[in-house]
Amino acid sequence: MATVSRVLNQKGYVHKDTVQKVHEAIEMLQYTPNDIARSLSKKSSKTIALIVPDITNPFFNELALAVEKVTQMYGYTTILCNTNDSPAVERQYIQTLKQKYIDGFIMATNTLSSNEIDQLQVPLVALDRSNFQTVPTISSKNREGARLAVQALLQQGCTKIMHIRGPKGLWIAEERCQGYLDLVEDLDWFTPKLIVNGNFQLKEASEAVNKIFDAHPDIDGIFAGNDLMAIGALRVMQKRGICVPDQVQIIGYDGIPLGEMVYPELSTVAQPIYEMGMLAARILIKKIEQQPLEEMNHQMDNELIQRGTTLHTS
Amino acid sequence: MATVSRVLNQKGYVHKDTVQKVHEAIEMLQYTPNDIARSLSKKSSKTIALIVPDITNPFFNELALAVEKVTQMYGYTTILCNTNDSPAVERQYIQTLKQKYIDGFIMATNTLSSNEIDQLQVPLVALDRSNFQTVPTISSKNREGARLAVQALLQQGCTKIMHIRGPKGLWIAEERCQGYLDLVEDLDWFTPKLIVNGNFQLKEASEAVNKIFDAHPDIDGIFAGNDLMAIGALRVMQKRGICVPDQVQIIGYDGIPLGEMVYPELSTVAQPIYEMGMLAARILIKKIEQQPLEEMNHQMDNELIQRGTTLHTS
DNA sequence: GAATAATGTGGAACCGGTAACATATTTCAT
DNA sequence: ATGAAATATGTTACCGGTTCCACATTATTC
Repeated sequence: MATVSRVLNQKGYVHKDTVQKVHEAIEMLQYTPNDIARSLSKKSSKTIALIVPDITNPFFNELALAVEKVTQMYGYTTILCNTNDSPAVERQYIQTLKQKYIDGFIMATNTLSSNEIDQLQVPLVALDRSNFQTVPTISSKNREGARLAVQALLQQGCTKIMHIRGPKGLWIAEERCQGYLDLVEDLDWFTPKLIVNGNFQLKEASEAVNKIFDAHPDIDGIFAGNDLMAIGALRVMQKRGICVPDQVQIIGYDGIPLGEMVYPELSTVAQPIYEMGMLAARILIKKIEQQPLEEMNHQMDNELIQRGTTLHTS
Repeated sequence: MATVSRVLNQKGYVHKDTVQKVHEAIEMLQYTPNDIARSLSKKSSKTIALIVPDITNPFFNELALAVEKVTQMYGYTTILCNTNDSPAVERQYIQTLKQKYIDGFIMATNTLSSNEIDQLQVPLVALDRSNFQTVPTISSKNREGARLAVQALLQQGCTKIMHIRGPKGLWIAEERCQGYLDLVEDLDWFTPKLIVNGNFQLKEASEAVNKIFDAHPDIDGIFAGNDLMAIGALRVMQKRGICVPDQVQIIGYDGIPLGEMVYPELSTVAQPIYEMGMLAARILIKKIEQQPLEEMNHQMDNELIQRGTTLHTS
């Protein structure tokens, strides 16, 4: 028994004839090790959890794909948990998973307080959190990315640009909004009324845009805090018979594949989603395996991709 | 120890003062039971797996949401596995999860042979499989659904309707194609060339549609085997400057939320995705808990939803 | 060639629960 | 009052691995 364990884990001294015999026996008996028993004695399940706020947002799909890929390579299983933006559900997941000896979490949500997260006592990586000293974080350069978008709109002739921002209190939403403000706050047409609230989902954004267009029909540029809301804005334009990009130019944020499925295709500030996911997974595994991290707060570069909602396509 | 177990599982005789004391102790010591140890001795993990071929397809997102909801209600955890249409990955998942005492599978994929599935020796429910005698299945009435779509196109004046079918060998793709054929095979404009192959994804469908439109520019109706491909077709029309629905009408199949995000909104044969997911989960749990099933092959009704790609909206 | 080190293998405790069994106490019918 | 049944609780084996320890065997050193 002990010898078999040694063979399977390639640990300790085993004679190579014995190794051979063990493998033959495994073959003969169709033996497969029992992961649960292993987890119990090792106090580790070789499993990590990716916690996302909204599984229907393609951003998190792509993230999941990337995380999955890396973890699988290192022999870990990933489990995907969807919280629907509910802190209660999130706590429930964490609780349940800790009872299953989960090895670590990647938190793509931003609902739990930093304090609460600090107290978890499990290896953890956070996405889109502002600088944490205790927990590794990954995000794109939100403020800079927002500036890229707004600058492009200005250069391409927009004279009144609105912003659909993400939820109040969410760090990335604040940052992107700040980036917008950096460039437009001092322009004479600017008024805080040009900033409307969204919840990163399509529907609410559409409603907000509809409302503001009644008051400001001369808006000719829209910068949305994410792609889903940008698509919501595009929909509103199309329903109103306003031509995009001739009368209004739109830029989103994220770079999800969905942006290429609408027509005209969505211009966007593309985050390196896949890389962010892979990086998160690698860092988490490093942390789990107690290797030193060289850096705590990773800031990724964005790329402005101009497509049909800002440029005329042939 | 045994008494604590009895209290927590509400099983066997325990004096109620003792129950009280145990609860107090649990509170005091912040005790949480260890699920891994429990799994080991019970040979069950209270976990089921949902296996999907493509996590980026919103159809499977919605399905996952539904499954998750039901399983959670019954005290099970769901883990979502994305196979990317690879049978090897699927086998790998099944193997790994069986080693973790997974209680059951919901297979929304259709890549493994019936034979292979029969031999799994784990409770299992299959989606979109044709009648299995040994395994409960759930699907919508694909052939009938396809007929709904094609009939609507005919009634609304289409005189040459193409079909973008799903992958060869996939049961649902065959059925939907048959439904199309049922109505058009005997019409004088029909030719098998009007059926093109797609893989249920947007890109390949776009290319196929582009090609066929060069040969048959007089097509005025498109029935796609799923919504993603229908959106691909819509994109092609828009790029070619063909007006939808004036010159070409399009109907998809699935009823994913994405259909309402494009403009014009996509007409579709809507499957009751959420209900299908809930049903699958309920049946699986019944099977796991060894309750009798009243029915093996569930056929759900579809609803034709006409939106902007077939109707003029105000 | 004896002392020492390196290699190889089996026994047994342990991970943290569950459940069968044994034992002790109470309840109740006769 | 007595025995059977019901209630209550502690003891112990077990789930299937990992790992420490003891012991045996072989290789190396002086």
